[in-house]
Amino acid sequence: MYNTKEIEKKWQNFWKEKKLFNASNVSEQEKYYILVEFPYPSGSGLHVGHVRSYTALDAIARLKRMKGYNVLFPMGWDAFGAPAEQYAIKNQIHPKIAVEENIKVFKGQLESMGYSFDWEREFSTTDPEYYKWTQWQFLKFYEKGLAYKAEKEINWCPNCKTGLSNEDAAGGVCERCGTKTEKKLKNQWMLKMTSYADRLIDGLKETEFLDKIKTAQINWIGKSTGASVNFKLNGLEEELEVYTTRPDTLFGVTFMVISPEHKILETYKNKIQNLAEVEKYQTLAKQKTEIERTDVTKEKTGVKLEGLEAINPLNNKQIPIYISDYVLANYGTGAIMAVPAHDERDYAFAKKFNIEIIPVIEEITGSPKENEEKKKSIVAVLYDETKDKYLTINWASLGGRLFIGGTRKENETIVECAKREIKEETGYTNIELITEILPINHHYYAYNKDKYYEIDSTGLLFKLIDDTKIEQQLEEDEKFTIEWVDKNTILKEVKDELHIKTFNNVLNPSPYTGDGKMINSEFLNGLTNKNDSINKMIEYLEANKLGHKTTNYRLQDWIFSRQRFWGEPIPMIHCEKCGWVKVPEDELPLLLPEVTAYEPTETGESPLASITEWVNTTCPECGAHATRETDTMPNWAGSSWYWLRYMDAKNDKCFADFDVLKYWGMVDLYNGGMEHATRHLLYARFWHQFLYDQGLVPTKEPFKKRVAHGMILGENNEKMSKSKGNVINPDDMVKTYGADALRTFEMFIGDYEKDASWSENGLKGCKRFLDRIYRLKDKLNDKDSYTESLENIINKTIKKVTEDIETMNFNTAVSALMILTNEYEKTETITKEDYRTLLTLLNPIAPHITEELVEISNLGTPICETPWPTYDETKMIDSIVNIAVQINGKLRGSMEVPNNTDKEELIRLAKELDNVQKHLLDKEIIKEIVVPNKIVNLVVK
RNA sequence: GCAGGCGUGGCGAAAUUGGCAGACGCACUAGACUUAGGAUCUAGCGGAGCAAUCCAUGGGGGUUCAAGUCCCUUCGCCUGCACCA
Repeated sequence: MYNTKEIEKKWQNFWKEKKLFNASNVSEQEKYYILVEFPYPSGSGLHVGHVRSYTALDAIARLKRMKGYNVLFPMGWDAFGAPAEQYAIKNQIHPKIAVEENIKVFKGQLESMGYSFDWEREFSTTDPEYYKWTQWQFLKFYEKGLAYKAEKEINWCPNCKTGLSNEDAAGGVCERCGTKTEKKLKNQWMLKMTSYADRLIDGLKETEFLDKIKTAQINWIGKSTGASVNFKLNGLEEELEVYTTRPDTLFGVTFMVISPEHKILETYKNKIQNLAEVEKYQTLAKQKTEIERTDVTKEKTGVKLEGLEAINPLNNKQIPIYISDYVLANYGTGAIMAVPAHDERDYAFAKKFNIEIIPVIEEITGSPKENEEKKKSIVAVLYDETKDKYLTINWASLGGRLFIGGTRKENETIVECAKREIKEETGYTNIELITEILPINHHYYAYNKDKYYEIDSTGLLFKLIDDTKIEQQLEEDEKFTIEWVDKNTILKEVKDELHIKTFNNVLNPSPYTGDGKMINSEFLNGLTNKNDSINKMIEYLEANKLGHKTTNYRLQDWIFSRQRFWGEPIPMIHCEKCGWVKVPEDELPLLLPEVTAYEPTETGESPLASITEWVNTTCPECGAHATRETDTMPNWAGSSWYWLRYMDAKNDKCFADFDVLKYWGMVDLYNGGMEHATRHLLYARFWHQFLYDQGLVPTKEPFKKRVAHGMILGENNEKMSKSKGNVINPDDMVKTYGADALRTFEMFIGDYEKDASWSENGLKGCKRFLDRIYRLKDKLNDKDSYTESLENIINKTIKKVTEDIETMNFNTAVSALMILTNEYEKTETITKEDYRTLLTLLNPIAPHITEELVEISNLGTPICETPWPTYDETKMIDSIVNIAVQINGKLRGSMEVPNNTDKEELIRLAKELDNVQKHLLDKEIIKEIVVPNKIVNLVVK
């Protein structure tokens, strides 16, 4: 019917020659900056996933241009990094050449899709003219003290033989090859990202990122507020500093835990009596991978330090210190105060090592009243293992089924009290204590005494050893029967809040981490609000110089060194005399040397280290012999400012002219994968905020709106991969069905943000749709304006498609165009204007075929040079509307009436319908509901 | 465990935000044109029923004249973070 290949080539050349998509840096028009993450030009070429996001943003770019915006929609290459280096090693060619080849292929594929990129601004991060400025910006970080060299335990990938940032080694696995990472002490360049932690959180307010992206960033930064508290070491000057978010529980501290790497272990080596055991544990901890160490499900391990003890600064009690790998060296101070009563991990550790548990917060049940009488009491659960039943006392109508309860007498311990109550009320004497759980603060009203009570109730679980029984000693008002029942009966019949809660707690003892009433805590006792308790404790700590309020972050500084060849050389020189010295700015770019071997070395040094003629240099300060830094920058460096370069890509005086940066401002719409939500997006924002602080860029935040596309899965619903053999090559699809069909299908495939499965039949369907549009040209008549009967739907479709593309609901935009096409097909003949509008609306999604049809049908100027159609609301009003008629909410009929028929008339007409009359027989209408132009609902009895 | 999201035909999905559930497309069925069909056109297509009608948006409950949409509860799936003190 028509040759897609020829048509596509023809129009791609047309756009190119006319330079239609080149943005201007000087314009009266309003600007709109659309950015899609630039690809890594890998050897395997374009993926159908790229097609989805590029087409989506291309559609928006084309629409915005037709709406009169000065649109910047650039494209470039993120080409430094390991894959190019691997490829170069394997094929023994320079990575630069491999990258050039790949870019050529990739660019050809993008051009074959007809994207409206501004190719005049194209660059690669590997171009010396580009990485000159990446290096220059690094020097700015260094000048401001935000780039520093530090000896640090880093994540080391033994397979890639390079260090990784925390972001690249999330979960203890190398992001690139999946190898478990190790810890390695290395001297690294670091960027002080932590000093921007708060700004990175606050700045999100100025953006319109998707909520899930904002949340992911906030989680990654992991800000928490709490207190730093100093614990004295018994008999020593030094204090052990801990970070806690729960200073309110300080009176409940019964031990401390430090990480196996903590420095006091080295400092007080000679004080530790069980050093051998401690060192053995340290070695074990080091050997574990990050994954093994942070496995939440594994049992707690640790060693008690003999010879070192800490002192709780609040009550001067001596408490033991343990080392355990559940305390991380790199968070907080690497040491914690442990409150087993109110922390899951400390609780598990205390249970395992049999450490005292002191409750300081009581859960509150019931509702507190004024003038309550206070009591201490117990609730005891007695379990008979042989019968698998629990002892209850049944008060029947006097209070239902309960466990044994009672009030504690003066000088009686909790356990004594419980045993006494069991004996008195039931007669059983041969019992054994299993568990005692944390107390509950319970409030209730006693009818028999007409009094409100506040009780501190401790729950206990006992096991029956044998049936030995003495006679019950009951008081006169104790009229109940004792009954052994199973668990289900209890869950069904025990209604009292305190008793059922106690039952659940004794069966499943756990720390209490919620809000409650403070106990055992001197000046905090009685407080019931967590924040009040925390604030009061911090006041106390600060007044007594025992600690202070502080903030902590999960985010750490950015490890910026990589031991690789294919990256930007870090422009620093080390001089024996002057220390670290910057490469002078006029010597930038500091080029990568020409070498023959790119393999990473076994020593953990970058391949650059072996190129002595490059490494050896003179100190720019004193002229003495000096050596260059041989590590290179991470892959993320080049992508941390590339959107700025697009604005002024050919500038050789600075990275971008300030006035140009001001004109383009923030990126209006930025699309990329969800996998970059916490890495690229955090690095880029940090970098940009730094440049803003230096007065180098005019906006606080780089990106206004960030959206993320869903993945295109294989036809079998699995992620496309070579090994699964479900990879779809876009080139093949373009060859068979044409670029327009592929573009249309990927827009129609489903919700843009959700994953979608590939379907070649679906693609065929879209090709059919385009063919049907093609055939419409044979229905053209010679009239100019819209066909009257189509005016309504045309205007509606213009509105729908415009809104849908702008809000990225591409699937419904395509669907609306299909509906319009169906209408055209049902109409005898269509006008040029009818046809032109349909083609224009489809043009952002299928640009080639629509332009071709405009030309061969003589519809006038090419679409890309004419404005976007507007709609007329008055033409969208339906003269006749369909009204649904319901009786009691069930559909019983429908009717066609003129628009805006009044309520009374609608009810009258509704009642005339045959089926309605049938349902009204012998019924009384009690209510008539009318929603004009929509529905009539008659409520009958 | 915490946070965010999702659950609608055989499949991908719509639903003007509380107003006729399943638009549009795929697959399928029947028919037409045809030497032929991976072309095109016509009709059908959630389930049950001859029908009137009834049942259906993961399950249960509620609010309402009216619920896919709002509230409570429960189950299942996906994503991110995860011994972060």
